[in-house]
Amino acid sequence: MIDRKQLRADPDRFRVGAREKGIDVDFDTLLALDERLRGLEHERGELAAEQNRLGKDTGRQIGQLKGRLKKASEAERAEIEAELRTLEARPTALKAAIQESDRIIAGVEPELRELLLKVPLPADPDVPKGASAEDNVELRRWSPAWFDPARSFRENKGFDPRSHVDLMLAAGMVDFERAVKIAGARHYALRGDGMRLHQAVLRFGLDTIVNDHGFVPVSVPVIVREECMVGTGFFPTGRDQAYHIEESRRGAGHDLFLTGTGEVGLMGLHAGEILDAEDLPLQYATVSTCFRREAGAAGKDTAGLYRVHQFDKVEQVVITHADEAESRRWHATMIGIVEQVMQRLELPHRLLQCCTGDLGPKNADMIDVEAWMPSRGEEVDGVPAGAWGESHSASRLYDYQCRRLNLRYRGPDRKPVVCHSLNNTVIASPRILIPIVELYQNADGSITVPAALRPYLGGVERLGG
RNA sequence: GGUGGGGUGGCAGAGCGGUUGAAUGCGCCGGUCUUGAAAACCGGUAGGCCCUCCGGGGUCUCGCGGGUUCGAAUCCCGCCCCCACCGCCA
Repeated sequence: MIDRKQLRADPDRFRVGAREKGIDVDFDTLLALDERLRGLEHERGELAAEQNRLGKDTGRQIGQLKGRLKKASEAERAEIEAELRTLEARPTALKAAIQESDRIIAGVEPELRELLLKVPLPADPDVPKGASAEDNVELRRWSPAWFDPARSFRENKGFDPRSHVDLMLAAGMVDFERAVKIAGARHYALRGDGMRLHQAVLRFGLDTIVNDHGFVPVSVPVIVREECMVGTGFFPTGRDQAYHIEESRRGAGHDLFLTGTGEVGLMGLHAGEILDAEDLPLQYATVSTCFRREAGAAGKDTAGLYRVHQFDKVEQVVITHADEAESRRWHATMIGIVEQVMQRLELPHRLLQCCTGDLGPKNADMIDVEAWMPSRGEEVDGVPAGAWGESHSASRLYDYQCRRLNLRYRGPDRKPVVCHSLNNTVIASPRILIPIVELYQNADGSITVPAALRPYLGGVERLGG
């Protein structure tokens, strides 16, 4: 959520920011509501101030008069009652006015809040302008000596590639049909070496982030309350991407949602807290199952393990002081960690600076990592040319997320300050199995295990074949 | 699923109709003492919003919502959440 004060001070910055992200927000209504609410709250404050004053002045008198009334004779009674009526007239009228004021405010407030939650964080000035992923800017690429994506697969390895679907089916590493029988399209069942490789990759990711980079491993709920989804910025915009468990229909107090990333749980951990400045930065990592409805992706990437409803991901988040330079340093650090992970797996990859149109509401800046996936891309003479496919995403959010989560720390003057947050994929599987299996495949259909993963597979060097 | 208990400031924990935004303790900040530190003592210390001549001022908040009352942390109603025990259970 953005800061209302900042919005008032410079509405154009937010108008432009939303436009550049391609997000439509009714700023005219929002600004009008903001002003209206401030006026209403001011009036309400004036009324309450008078009420409090009266409470101190005449309140005691009324109390005393009522005491006297009980013991009063008939003659005194009428006089006291008249006096009481006079004294009570103003407070009674005030109360009615305050109730009316509250009623109006109760109508305006949710309307304002709803609009405010939709305002995206403007992209940073150094983020390239653009409408979609097409306009993302490549920053750099890396590939191991044994595979150059600029050349064909055959030129690199001496034979044409098989897709991960072919290879893994042949090696008994995955079963799509039976998984679809159980759960429908976009589901899969990893088995045998497929499951072992999946677990190896996740453990490799978690160990790297925890052992090499000092992140604290945490397990978090993947089934959360709505406020957690709103707080982390996935709602309201991404509401249709989350699985919704309607427990309220069974008499429970609230519904639950399945999280699409461990970020939700990790960030939710400290919601509503005021942390000590010395405790920052908080560096957390989790491995969690992620659930995504993939609404609107009908027909896209239907085959294989690329786009599925359920997967596992090692995710890292950092919660820092409200300092742009510090945020940016952490962003660079996290990106470096991903590059290290990809290099240790020896997977060709490139870094993309996402443009404004590809950012999503909560990010000021986002770097995607794409891995080379031989089975993707156009076919040339019946052989896929290969293409880059997204494997990671590192986001910098300033205080957008923490403001929604009400996550703060005590600043130098002891006043609470909203924290900054960042998040990044360490590794997501089975998607990452696509480049691993396809790039490490051998002519006989076997798959060489990347050296970095061998310790996690009991030293085995080859799978399938 | 059943029964009982409870939600108060950073934490612990009083208050149960008026001057209590809230005792007390711990923690934290500042000061005195000390060569320094500790101890002791003194003072300060919630958050949001609005206004400000930047000294401060107003208001809201004791789980949430509604009610009673001139006045509610305190009484009433509804809701949410947490805890304990029993049952079931990976």
